[in-house]
Amino acid sequence: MPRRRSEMLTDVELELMIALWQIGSGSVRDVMGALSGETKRAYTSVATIMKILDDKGYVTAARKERSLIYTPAVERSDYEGKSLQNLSDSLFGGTPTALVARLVDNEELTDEMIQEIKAIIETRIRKDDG
Amino acid sequence: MPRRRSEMLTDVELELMIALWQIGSGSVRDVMGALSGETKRAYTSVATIMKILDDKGYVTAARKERSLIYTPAVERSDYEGKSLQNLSDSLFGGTPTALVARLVDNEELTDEMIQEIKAIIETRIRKDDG
DNA sequence: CTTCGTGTACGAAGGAATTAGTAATAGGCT
DNA sequence: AGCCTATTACTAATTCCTTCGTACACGAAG
Repeated sequence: MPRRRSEMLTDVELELMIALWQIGSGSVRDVMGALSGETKRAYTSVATIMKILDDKGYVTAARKERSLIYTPAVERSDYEGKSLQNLSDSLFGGTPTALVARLVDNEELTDEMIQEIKAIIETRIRKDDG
Repeated sequence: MPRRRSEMLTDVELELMIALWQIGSGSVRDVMGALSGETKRAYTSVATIMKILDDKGYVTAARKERSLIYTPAVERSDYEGKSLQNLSDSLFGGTPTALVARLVDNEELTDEMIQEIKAIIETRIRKDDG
């Protein structure tokens, strides 16, 4: 039996989407130029992935002169939320609290980070009240 | 050029690992029995994935009479942390605070959940002080 | 001892992922 | 017109993922 394409982005797809989100929109060459440092990929490799992203509905392509200009069809914040939802569902029983519990369980977190996280929560609570 | 196997679990692999973590350890048949409801998979499919999990180092196999008894070689909490790290690195610039910010930005979260999350943070802060 | 059941091992099938070369197309320049 | 360049489209190669069937081993039961 086959296997259907995941609605989530693969690692490479995500990398290109991040580059595209950063520049707003652009050609294959623009996206390639916006890739973060260490990654080396042939022009045609990037073009292939951009086409796949188009097929998956993550970007739209519009012709401008000779080139295709790609534009995100999904906002980064939406995808971030979707990723969290996905992780929460698959590994934390769908409860964000379990996810946060594991997150703050991490020994690597500094006191400042914890305080920052606390501040974020409190801001949200105040927003709800107001 | 090829593509190297990810150190993260695929969806199906994760599903079986969750079943195994739940029962502690068991045979292919035991794991298959511990799968959550709707998933139907042939015995040999489960056996194949268990073997892959063995290859990847996520489980160990010990022969008991005729069967192989699989036991997790990675604790669930460790994998949960690793998954969060992975998501944080790939999509949130490696900063857990950005991740939490997006999480609590979700409109679906109830007030109780937010309060619960706040309580988790505060418990962690008290633990640091003590 | 032959048959049956249970289990592992092997491998095939088919789509996805990743990489990248090559062909085709079209504009610009001389 | 003919050539250079840039870009997209197509295709190939390779590995992974997922599914599961078939072959083989071996103990138990008749």
